[in-house]
Formats: sequence, structure tokens, C-alpha cells
Amino acid sequence: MLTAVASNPDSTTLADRVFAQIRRAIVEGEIAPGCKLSEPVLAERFTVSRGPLREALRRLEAIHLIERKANVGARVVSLSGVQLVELYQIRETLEGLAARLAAEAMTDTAVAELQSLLAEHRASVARDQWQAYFQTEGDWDFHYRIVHGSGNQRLIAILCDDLYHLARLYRCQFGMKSERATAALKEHGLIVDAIAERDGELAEWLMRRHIRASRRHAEQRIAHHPIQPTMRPVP
Amino acid sequence: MLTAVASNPDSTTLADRVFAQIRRAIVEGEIAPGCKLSEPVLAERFTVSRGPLREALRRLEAIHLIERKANVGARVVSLSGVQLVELYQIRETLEGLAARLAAEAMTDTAVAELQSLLAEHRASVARDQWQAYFQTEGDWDFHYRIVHGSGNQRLIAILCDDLYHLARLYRCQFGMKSERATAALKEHGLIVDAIAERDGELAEWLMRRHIRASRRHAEQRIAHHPIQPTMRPVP
DNA sequence: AGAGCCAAAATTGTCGACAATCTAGCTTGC
DNA sequence: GCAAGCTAGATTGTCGACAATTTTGGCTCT
Repeated sequence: MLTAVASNPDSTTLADRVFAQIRRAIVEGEIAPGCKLSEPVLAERFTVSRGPLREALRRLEAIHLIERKANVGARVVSLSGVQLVELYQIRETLEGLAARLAAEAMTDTAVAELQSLLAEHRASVARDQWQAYFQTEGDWDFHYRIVHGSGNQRLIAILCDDLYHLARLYRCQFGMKSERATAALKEHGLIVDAIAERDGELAEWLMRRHIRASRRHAEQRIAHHPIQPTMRPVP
Repeated sequence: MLTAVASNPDSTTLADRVFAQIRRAIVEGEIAPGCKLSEPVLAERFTVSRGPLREALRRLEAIHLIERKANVGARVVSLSGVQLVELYQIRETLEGLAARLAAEAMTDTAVAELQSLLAEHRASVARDQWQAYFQTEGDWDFHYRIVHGSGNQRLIAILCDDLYHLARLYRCQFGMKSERATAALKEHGLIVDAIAERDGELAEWLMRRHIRASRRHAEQRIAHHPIQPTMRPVP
């Protein structure tokens, strides 16, 4: 669902694969935030020339996962609390829009699939409440579906190709366990219901409240676990 | 105000300059929508190697001004009516947010500057009502200021670095004259007033209505002047 | 004559080497 | 002893050439 391109040996270009690999490494915390990305060492690590590697870095910069300065180099973005709040503000607005559009535009079969996905998540949470990883992944799945359901291609691009990668990085960075999983699941249920009833206005309002709650949770967590400007080198 | 980098011979990298030049050429309609961008001819036209040129193309792709397919090449985005509507939907949401945040976060001096900018625009419109170009440029100036006034760095990046270039391209493409200039100016005045009174809720509502009106205007125009899939070669 | 296939040309992707720039460590002077 | 300037090393930016893929033109076959 992400960008299924990885590990296909010849269907894409080298730069595509390197891009996907580094992105995964960054988003999953394998390469630490603030870490410098040296072109020679990455080129050797992925056994490619600096050409495709530079293209990959440029694309990582485009989705704001790394920052580059001319003649200096690239670093993984370092995450601050205010940037997290900024991200949540935008997500609240855009995903609210997505929910409203989805309620108006999603096909009946897509709604049914969304409902079954939700049922799966419910079962999964009931089964193994401890498995935080798959719960957060399920959360992403849910949001991805809604956004795609909106049908607005540019909205899909902004959220799924740019902001979600950053949001995932933040979650990994601040170690967001899913204490909120059961509450989030309940909120998801309400949103799906609103979409199923084609009530766009309600779906938007519920989605905005859902993300606002998630933001509050994150803010609280940061307050206890204050900003740690990680700058450790690449493992 | 755009990205003042052009024509500075050595302060930036080659790729930066080529990027800015091609972007300007595309946004101002010098290179037609749908037109193919051949790397060799562009490299010769700007007297650079294909290396920096490819970087520029990649950055143009990142802001969605061109589309690339592997082993095929790059084309300037072709504009459809539905994409225009998609863009307006997102702008309505995001700029509404920007207006609300600006009302809460802008400094008093920034508000004063915004008011004087508005006065300038009023004078300009009263003086030479025919000069459509500067009016639309003034319109962009206004929106740029509000967005920057929000203080949300990511919001600024999404709107000013990505969506606005596309929107400008659309305006050039569909030849949006400013019959709406005087109405738009009146709406701008209300928004500035709301911001000056620190009424974020009202500012958001007014901004959304302003963009909605602009969208309706564009839709009407497209209806009379239906989609012309331009595909003429580079001049 | 039209459709399908093959080959050549052009274009894109990739690579290695060179030049310009920045960083770090050392020397030198106060 | 500390700060400023300089030199050496490493890193990034740029270039030209080669390899792989796509496209186009012509040819053959039905």
C-alpha cells in the first residue's frame, strides 16, 4: 500500500530503489534524525554510483525527509515539537477535507472494504493488545484508505506522498506506543459510519476531532518526554 | 518575493539557477503545457551539462510542474478542469487555516504592512483598471503575505513552494483576466480587517469564501472556454 | 494496401573522473 | 593560554562518455 516498488530487481530505475530503501530506513528510524548523509558512504552501502544516489537524495528532500545545503550536504530532518504541531494542524484540515470528499465520492464497495478493514482491526486489537506495531500500521492503513477515497489526486499526493512519511517518522522518533489504540478505534468506527451514511459534514467533523485528539496525546507525551535533539551517527 | 535567486551569477549552484529559469518559463507559459522537455536541447539552451539539468528537472517534478516517466522523459503538466477544482478545494482549506493562524500570530507591524499593501493595490486598481497583469501579481502578493503571516513553516512550504506555482500556471493557461479584480479587492479588505481585529474565525471564513468565489469564476470561465489540450512543441 | 515485425537512431539512465567548495586540524602570533 | 589565519583532507558540484531502453522508420508478409 505504501509505494510497492521495493525488491523488484528490474522494473524500475536504480534511483527509484535507492530512494525507497533510504526512505524506509529513515522513516523506521534505522538512520537517526539529524544524522548526516554522506554521498560516498551511501553510494558504497547501496552499491550504486553517486549519480542515482544524488537523485534519491533529491527526492528525499522533496518529501521533506532530509534537508540539503549547497556544498555542505544532507541531513535527516531533526524533529521539534513546534514542527509536530504544525504537521498536526495541516493534517487536521486536509484529512477533514478528505473525509468529507470520501463520504461523497467513495463507491459502495470501497465503503464495504473500509468497514471490513475496521472489523479486522477490531479483531486484531482484541486478540493481541500488546502488538503496538501492527496497530499503528493499521491506523495508517485506515487513513490511507480515507484519503484515497476522497478521489482528489492532489490531496492524495500531498498527504500520502509527503506528510504521512513525516508523520510516521515522528511516531517512530517519539516512540508513540498505542495507548490510544482502543480510543482511536472507536473514533475510526464513528468516521466509517458517517461515511457509510454519506454524511460528509459529520465525517469531516469527526475526522478533525480524531486528529485533534491524537495531537493532544502527542503534545502531552512531548511534555513529559522533552525534546531530545538526537544527532548520533549512522549505525 | 518569489524566490529571488535568479541572475545572481555565483551565489548558488548551477542546478538552482536552471531550476528557477525553467520554472519561470513554465509558469509564465513560455513553455507550453504538455510540451516535452528533452534533456539534450535544454542542456544546450541553458549551456549546462545534463547533470545539473536533471537535478532541475527532478525539482520541477517535486513541485508538480512537470511529470516524468522512466526511460521516456519529462513533460510539462497538462491542465484539466477537474485538477483545477481539486487545487481550489485544497487552497480553500489550507488558506483558510492560514488566515486563521495569521490573525492569531501576525505581529502588529506585519498587519500594518499588509494594510498598506492593500492600500497600494486599491490605488493601483483605481489608477489603471486595465492593467490586468499587475493586479493578479498583487493578488498573489496578498496571498503570499497572509500565508507567511501564519508562521506555520510547513504550511508556507506547501502553499508557496508547491501549489502557488501551479495556480499561477493555471491562470496563465486559461488566461484569467481580472474582471474579478474589484470584487477580489473588496474581499481582501474584509480579510485584512478581520486579521487586524484578531478575529481568526472570521478571517478563515472570509478567506474560504474568497477562494470559493474565485473557483466559481474559474469554473464559469472553463465552461465557456472548454478544455483545450494544448500539445504544441517548445517555442 | 494494411498490419505486424525488425533494425537503427535518439533519448534516458548510469558511471567514473575532475574541479570547486567547505571542514578540521595545525601552526603562528599576541 | 587563546584566538586568528592557513593548509590539508574530505565532500559536494559538474562534466563527458558509455550502456540500456524506447521510439521511429522502413521492410516484409498476408
